[in-house]
Amino acid sequence: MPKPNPRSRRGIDKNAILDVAFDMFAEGGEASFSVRKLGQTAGVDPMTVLHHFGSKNELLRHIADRALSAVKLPKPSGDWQADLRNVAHAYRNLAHRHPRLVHLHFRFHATGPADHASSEVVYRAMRSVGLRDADAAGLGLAFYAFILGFALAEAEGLLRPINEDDEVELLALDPGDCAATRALVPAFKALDPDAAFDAAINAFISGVAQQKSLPGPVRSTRKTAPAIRVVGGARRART
Amino acid sequence: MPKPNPRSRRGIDKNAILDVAFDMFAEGGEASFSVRKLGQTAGVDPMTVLHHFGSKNELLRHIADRALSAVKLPKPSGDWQADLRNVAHAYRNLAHRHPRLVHLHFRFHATGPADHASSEVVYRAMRSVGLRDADAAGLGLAFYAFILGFALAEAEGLLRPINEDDEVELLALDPGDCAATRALVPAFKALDPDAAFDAAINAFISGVAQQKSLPGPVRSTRKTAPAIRVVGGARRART
DNA sequence: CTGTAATGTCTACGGTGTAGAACTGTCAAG
DNA sequence: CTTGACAGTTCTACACCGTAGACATTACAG
Repeated sequence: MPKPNPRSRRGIDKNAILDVAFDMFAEGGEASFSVRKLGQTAGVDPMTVLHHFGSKNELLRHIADRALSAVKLPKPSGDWQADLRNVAHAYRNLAHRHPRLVHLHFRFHATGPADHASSEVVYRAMRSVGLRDADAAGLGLAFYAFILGFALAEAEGLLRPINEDDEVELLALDPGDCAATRALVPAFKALDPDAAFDAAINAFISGVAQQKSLPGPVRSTRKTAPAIRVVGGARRART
Repeated sequence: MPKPNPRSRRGIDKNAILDVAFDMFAEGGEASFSVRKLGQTAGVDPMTVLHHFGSKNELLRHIADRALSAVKLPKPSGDWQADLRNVAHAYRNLAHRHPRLVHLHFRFHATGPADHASSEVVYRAMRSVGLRDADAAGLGLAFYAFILGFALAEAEGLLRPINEDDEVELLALDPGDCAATRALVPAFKALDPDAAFDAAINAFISGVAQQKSLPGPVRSTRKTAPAIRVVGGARRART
């Protein structure tokens, strides 16, 4: 084995640095994270950090990996709907434990299906519904996008119950144009994110269950927008 | 009216600066965006930019606002499912036009329902299904979270068809443990993001349609994680 | 002991956001 | 016209950032 002892020749432990980095990022988020501060609180020269991790970006990738490796995806059971629910809750619990890391998961674990080899459960679930392969793949990936999106929106505050100020702002809307919005104000005040998540996941899953009964490819007729292409980005360095 | 002419005393147009800023951000993304570069290409001192917009963060908010104001949400029709689909496509088209802005939408337009006063259509749709108000509010917000999540994941590359390298990587997985993943490799190669989006939105919507038939509050029995609380963040400065 | 390669440190460079002082032009009041 | 007052604009400076490149130190193979 190449690395029996993580502690290196000169006594500096790469894992210890990563620990500190993880805590620092989880605590203060990306804004207050810097290689220099990390070096300071870890008692290490900033350049030592970069020597071990290559670049700040790669360090962030390691942080995201560490968080992600903590989520234990369930083994496929007989009940594909329960499987999907478990996966969803596993990721959302991760986001709840470390809200500031959700951005990183989007950045580093959305680079392609190769990173989702761990999501066999999801794909197996989709296939067991009886979908055509194209739909199974698309819905499986969309499932991940939805979960991550919910988690990120939640971390950004979208599902926080509104406060007094928001309430008066909403109630000041035109009763004619915004009747539904105004009617939901009490619901917004008492919003339960857990219930919203459960309801949304349930809706998606039961919608998928219905999907199988659709006979052919049900493509919408709208003109499709050009595929998103972003060249640069912070993709994972492949090997 | 306080601002008949946007051009200021000394001939510098705030809107013109915002135009350049928007283009610069839409082109190069957050990484290559800086107040100094903006000043340079706009022919203006960087501090002038900050004088007009207060801070870089507020400038970014204006950029996001400009993009968002370009999406025309449809008026409520009789068909709530079509309404939801139209909203979804409106936002995704926006994301396709300006992929690098999706991050900003998450940051600045997920601060609370007050920013979603424009989403009367969605709330009206949810209520017309016959859901209880709590579910209508939660599912409405979740709908937005899902759309944004899909758009962001798409912008980050999650729905890009896999290439040769990814293919061999996936096919190298254990056929026993990852049968479904391997079976879907051809589907991943030919992935159609438009179809995936349509299928996912359709699933969600038809799931919502089914939700009304559920009698009582269907809460899962899992222990609920503590609510996400992130203190700092880049929320919108409330007046 | 003598390379040699890995590990850690130092310095320096070009970049960032923005606070605070200084300058400049415009307009209303005297 | 003169004189403030003041908003708009610019300059300077500060503290911070990521990291390239040279250097110092160490551990081990030969």
